[in-house]
Amino acid sequence: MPKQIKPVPAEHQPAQSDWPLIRKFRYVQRLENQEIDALVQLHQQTKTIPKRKVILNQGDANKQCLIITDGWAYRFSKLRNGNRQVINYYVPGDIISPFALFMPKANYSVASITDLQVAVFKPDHLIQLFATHPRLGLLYGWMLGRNDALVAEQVIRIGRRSAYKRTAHLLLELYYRLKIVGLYNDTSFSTPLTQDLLADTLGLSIVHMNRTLRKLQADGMISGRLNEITLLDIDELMRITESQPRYLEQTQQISPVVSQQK
Amino acid sequence: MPKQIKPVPAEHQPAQSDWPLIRKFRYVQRLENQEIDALVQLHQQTKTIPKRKVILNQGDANKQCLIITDGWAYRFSKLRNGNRQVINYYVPGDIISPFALFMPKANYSVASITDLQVAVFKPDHLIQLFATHPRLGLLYGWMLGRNDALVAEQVIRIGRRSAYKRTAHLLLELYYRLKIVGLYNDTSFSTPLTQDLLADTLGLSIVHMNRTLRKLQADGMISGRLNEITLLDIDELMRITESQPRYLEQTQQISPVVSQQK
DNA sequence: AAAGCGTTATTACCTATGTTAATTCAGCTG
DNA sequence: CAGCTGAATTAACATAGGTAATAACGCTTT
Repeated sequence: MPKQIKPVPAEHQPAQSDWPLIRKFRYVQRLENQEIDALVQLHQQTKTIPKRKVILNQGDANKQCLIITDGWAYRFSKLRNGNRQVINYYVPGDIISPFALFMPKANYSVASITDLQVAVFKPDHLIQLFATHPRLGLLYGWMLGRNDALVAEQVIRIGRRSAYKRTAHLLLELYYRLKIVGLYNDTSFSTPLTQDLLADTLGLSIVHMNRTLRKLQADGMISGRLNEITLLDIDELMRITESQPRYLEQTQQISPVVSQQK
Repeated sequence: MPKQIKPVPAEHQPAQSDWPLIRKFRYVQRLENQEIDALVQLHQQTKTIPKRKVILNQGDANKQCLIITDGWAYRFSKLRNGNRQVINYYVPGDIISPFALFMPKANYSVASITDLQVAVFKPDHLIQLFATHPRLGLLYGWMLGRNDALVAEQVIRIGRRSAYKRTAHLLLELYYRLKIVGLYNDTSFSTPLTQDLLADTLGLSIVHMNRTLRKLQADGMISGRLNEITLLDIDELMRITESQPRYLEQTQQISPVVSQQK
């Protein structure tokens, strides 16, 4: 087991209902105890996956959903010439194969970066879950919408931003995502990323990735290595990248609509 | 798995059941008459939107869903320096704001390209629709999954492909998407795209966009203008871009799971 | 503590794509 | 059918970012 990322509130013990997915949902929505119980159910069956392992291949049957409870993974595509493009990362609280219930096959590959702690559930389980707890269906929909925004943001990043801004923008995003599930420490956070992987995420060569990180460092924007990086000037980073992490939050009322359900 | 038979008189075929959205769903799933009726309901209220108009602004309340029945639109983000990045296109059969039920605000802007014919429905309508016709809920989920794949594909395109391949790849994708809803003609199809818009989609300058299209033409890959373009060598285009349009189809059985619903 | 290996760093050189700016083309509209 | 106007095209030049090669770091393992 690699070093464990430390959960934020050191004082409160990881209760049984403290799974990162639940934390994420609670960040946007107050949950009833029954709902929390139902979500805890989803975490029934757990499993460990070693690092640097391909979990899912493009085209594989989508027969289970995995909730990451510890560790990082990424979704990617590999081209013939060996190039790899990372589509998105999965951090604790994220679900791998969220569309498994609807789509028979995986469209892209997924691999672990670190050793992974995951909860496994059958896609079918969702049908019954949503039938019993309609609000969880809506939250699931919210999660899908948020994922959509994350990928859309990735498009904008690599489509119309310079290497410098791409990098700054992604680092900010990761910071906020980890913050939401409690995996941060003031303005720093740890990642298992390498410059190589980052380069394949941002569509850059590894050499230029390195140049860019060095530049961010020289400009006093960041410090430390990727495994424990500190954002030195968040305001400036947000200004540079024109980002409000709005797409991560969307915190408003998701509930009202629900009342019609009965 | 025995699925419930709907005792619907055979002669009862919904009047106007040829909406592109329905065509798209039928492409992957056989639908019962009742389901088709329910989908036709969604098209009750229609509306026209003029071309080149911003329909939705980043941050606007997501208070309605629009099904495009005719015309094209696109989702985009505009950066401070004036750069625009197109995230995806909407063609007939696509839904604008598919996450409206789950997310209070639009994360990105949407604008019409052509005059638009749309059907408007309230997001809440979906709750009741899915409750009555669970399979439509699954189809909706399938649609979201497909959209996810489309955006993921866009990431790969602009992240790790040359201008030439990006362009070829996008043209192929559009061809297949239009084919599914019946808007094609042998190997040619018409689009309202300009080189300017394409450039902002593929993350290229307009000059290079032009160079690239000219090159594709010189290579005998395409002919005609964007408003009526012909793919001259689809096999070769697919080889070059390493694409199987798998992510557009995923045609297998979506129904089995449904039987547990009651 | 030396060996081994994945990762980071750095240098020198190269090219795909961007920028600016001007010209031509095509479809309207009056 | 002349005159607009948005779109496509082209040329000349500039640069962000890619490639190749090598070195240095920092771990884990023996």
